[in-house]
Amino acid sequence: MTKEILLSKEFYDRKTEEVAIDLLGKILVRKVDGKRLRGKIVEVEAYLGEYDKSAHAAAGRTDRTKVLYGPSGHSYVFQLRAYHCLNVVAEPQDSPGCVLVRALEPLNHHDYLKKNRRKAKDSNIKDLCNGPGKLCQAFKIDLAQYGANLRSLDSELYIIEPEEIAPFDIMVTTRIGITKHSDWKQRYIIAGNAYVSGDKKTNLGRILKH
DNA sequence: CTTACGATTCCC
DNA sequence: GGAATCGTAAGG
Repeated sequence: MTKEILLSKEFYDRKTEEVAIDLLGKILVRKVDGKRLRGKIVEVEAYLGEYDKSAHAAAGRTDRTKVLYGPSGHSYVFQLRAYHCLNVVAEPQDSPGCVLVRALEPLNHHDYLKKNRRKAKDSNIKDLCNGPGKLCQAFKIDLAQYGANLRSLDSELYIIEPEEIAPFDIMVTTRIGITKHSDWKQRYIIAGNAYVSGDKKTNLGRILKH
């Protein structure tokens, strides 16, 4: 197997928006059931500090949010209704920014991912991981992965550099499913990628860079 | 303890 | 457009 290259502490210690943008195209790896699932990150959202009223950090330090105040490069997993959502902790210690992973392009073990999804209706590979709850179900990510070190190959969950670097455009839009600061443009997607969530309307925005 | 509330998803 | 679903956090 090709060597797996982790992202540096310095990568995660930057401003949340910068980390969010640069996580696009990186590979999420999940070790489970003797397999090594891989998915390309194609859609993310930035959740800032306690002043971001739509962020969980707005509640301050609680049992649920404590990992946000810890070292960057770890996972913040929470449950939302019947689903789980995966976040990547950014910013230095005590600064609670994080990046919500909203969609993945599944790279291997498609049948296994399909089996993990409760709805057999999702026969299309494009619909397997195009949503924060969907990708956690497909990759078997739940509270057991709360606080996982994403900068360690020994973790059951970590992030690495892609083997091939394919250039892409980034589109910026408003965040999905929130009611506070709904005008803040902190959702970033790989422009034109078929595996992002949402429809044509929600995926209209400006191109950030070429 | 009780209640309100979602960073969702799927069905009608 | 509407229901299902359940842990969290705040208030009695």
